[in-house]
Amino acid sequence: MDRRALIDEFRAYLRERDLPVTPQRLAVAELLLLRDRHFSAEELERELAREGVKVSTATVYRAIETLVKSGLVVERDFGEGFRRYESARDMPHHEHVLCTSCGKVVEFRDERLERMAAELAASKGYVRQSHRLVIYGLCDACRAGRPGRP
Amino acid sequence: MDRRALIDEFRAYLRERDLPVTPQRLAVAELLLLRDRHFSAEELERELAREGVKVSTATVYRAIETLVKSGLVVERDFGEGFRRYESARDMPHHEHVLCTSCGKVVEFRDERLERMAAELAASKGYVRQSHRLVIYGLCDACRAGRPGRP
DNA sequence: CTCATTGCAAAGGATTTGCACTAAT
DNA sequence: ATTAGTGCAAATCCTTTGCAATGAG
Repeated sequence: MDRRALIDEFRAYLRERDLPVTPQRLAVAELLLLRDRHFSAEELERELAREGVKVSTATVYRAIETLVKSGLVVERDFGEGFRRYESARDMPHHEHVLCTSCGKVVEFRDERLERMAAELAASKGYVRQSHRLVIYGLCDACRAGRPGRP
Repeated sequence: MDRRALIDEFRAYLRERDLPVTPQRLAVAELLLLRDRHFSAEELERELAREGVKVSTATVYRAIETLVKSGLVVERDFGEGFRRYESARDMPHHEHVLCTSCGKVVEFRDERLERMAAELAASKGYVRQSHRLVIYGLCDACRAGRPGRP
């Protein structure tokens, strides 16, 4: 699927409910939907500033909120003290591995885990709604002594 | 192992480094070490107030910090927007199931998961340092319509 | 006595909100 | 024109910190 189509989906989402398609919203959407990264609000703002797009902090947060409501972006909390956001794409549910040195994130899906989570919850008297696994470790690059940013 | 012994361990920890054994520290330690709960700082403060123990917010946080440093208490972040603390006890590493309605937490250990986490990390080029699985769901009580606090 | 702790209030970091102003439709 | 979005600053929430007063050893 062409990534660009995601931007169109977002435009469609906005039009459907008569919400203005503003350059700020599109700028945030492009970063989140076209790049394979897990951005924090602050990273988004910094990246936009670097690209010469002027967007206030409040607007970044509001754009994120709209994107999350549209279902095109999902929120993540890796316990870093702030949240990250990534494209929802087509991948159903997946887990994350986070480098504790450079913050690089990779994702993967594991069917066994899906089943185990539901079973484990049930065995404790809970009905599973969702789950989240984050594996913390050191990535290749950081172990080799040439850390990069995520 | 007698739970009370944990309090003595904490006293010993403090004495060893010539730190004052204050009633505030002991009060926080008793809640964290003698009860099977995952307290937030705010819950600790509220519970202490209810028991008539007067402890300021700052002191609660500082007592927690000391307990974590002693190794007797561990910090948890379930992505709720605040942290929780629980006794480190003897249980090695374990996972959590959190009720999204009442906040009740139950824990369990699963060997398969321990192995899987290391393998999964390795397959992505990471060396696992730790991991964390939180399963979100509804507990028995909440499903039955009689929610309780954790 | 001496030094670390305590309480209070101010400071911080991430995120949200109120409001006058600007822009999309 | 309308109505929602935007920027800015103030406000929140959780947690930390500065500092004078207090208490443990």
